[in-house]
Amino acid sequence: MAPRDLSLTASSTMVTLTDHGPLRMTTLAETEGVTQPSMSELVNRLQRDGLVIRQRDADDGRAVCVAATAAGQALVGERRRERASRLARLVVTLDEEDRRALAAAEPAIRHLIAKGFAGIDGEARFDKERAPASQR
Amino acid sequence: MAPRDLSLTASSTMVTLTDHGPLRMTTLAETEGVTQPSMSELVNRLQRDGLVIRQRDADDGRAVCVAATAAGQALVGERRRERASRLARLVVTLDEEDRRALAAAEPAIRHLIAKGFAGIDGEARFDKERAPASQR
DNA sequence: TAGCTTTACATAGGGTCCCTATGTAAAGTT
DNA sequence: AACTTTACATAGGGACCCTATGTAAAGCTA
Repeated sequence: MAPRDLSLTASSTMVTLTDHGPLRMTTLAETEGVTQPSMSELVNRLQRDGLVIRQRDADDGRAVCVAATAAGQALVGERRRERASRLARLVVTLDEEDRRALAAAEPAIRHLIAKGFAGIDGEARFDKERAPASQR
Repeated sequence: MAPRDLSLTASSTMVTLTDHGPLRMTTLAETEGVTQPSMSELVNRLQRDGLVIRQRDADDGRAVCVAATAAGQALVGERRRERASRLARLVVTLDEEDRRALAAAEPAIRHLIAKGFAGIDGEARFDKERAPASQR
C-alpha cells in the first residue's frame, strides 16, 4: 500500500499537504517546483498508494483539491520521528565539546537555511522559489 | 555537449573518477551504490556527453576502465568552485556571532558526516555503504 | 446570450535513471 | 576440454520529470 521510499518531491508534497491542508493541483505544483503535469502524475501515484485523495471543488468545477489521507499524514509523522531519532542517535555519540558547539551553532544554521542553504550535498536550489527550468 | 545538470549519482561518479582516477565498472557501481547495469547505462550517457571514456584493460579482456575526460574533470572543478562560492556568499551575510559559531562547530559537523549524517534533507542513506536494496 | 479567452487539469510522448533478469565472452578451475 | 566464475552489456519495466496539446468550466465581451 504505502511504499517504503518516496521521491524527494513526493516526500515534500506529503509534508506540504500534511502541514498546510488540502491544496489545488496548480498551487501544489508551484509550491513543489514541478510542472503541473508532473504534479498531476505524482498525485496519481500518491492516490494509488492511498496517501492522498482528489476532491472536487464545489465552487469551481475545474479545480481539484488534493488532500493527505490519514495514512498519508501518519507516514509523514513516522518519517519525522525516524529522522529526528536518527539524528539524535548520531549526536549523542559526539563528545561534549562537539555537542556544545553544535547547539551553539543552531541559530546560525537556521539562518543559513532561511537564506537558501540546501544541505551539504547542495547541488541545486539556487532558487528559493524552486521554479522548474522555465526561467532560462 | 556537457549538460547543465547531472543527477546526484552522475555528479558523485564524476567526483569519484576525478579524485581517484580510472575505475572498473563494477567497482564504480559498488562505490556509488547502484547496480552494475545502472552504472553501465549511466556511463553510456556520460560517455555520450563527453565526460568519461571507456578503456579496455590490457590484462583482463572482460574488464572496462572508466576514466574522466579532461572535460569531465573541468566540470567537476567548476561545480566545486560554484558550490564553495555559493556557500561563501551565504556565510558572509551572517553576523559575526553566527560566523564564529559556525566556524566553532565545523569539527562537530565533520564528525557527524563521518558518522553518516546525510544532510538536512537526510531522508535516505542509513547505510554508509550506500548499497542498493539488495539486503532486504 | 452567443462566442472568445483564460484557467485548471488531464493526457500523450519522450528522456533520465534506477531496478531485476538474462545474455556473452573472457578468466580461472578441475 | 568442460564447468564455473567474473565483468559487462542488453532487455524490459517503473518512477519521475519535461514540453506540447486536449478538454471542460469560468469569465468576459459584444
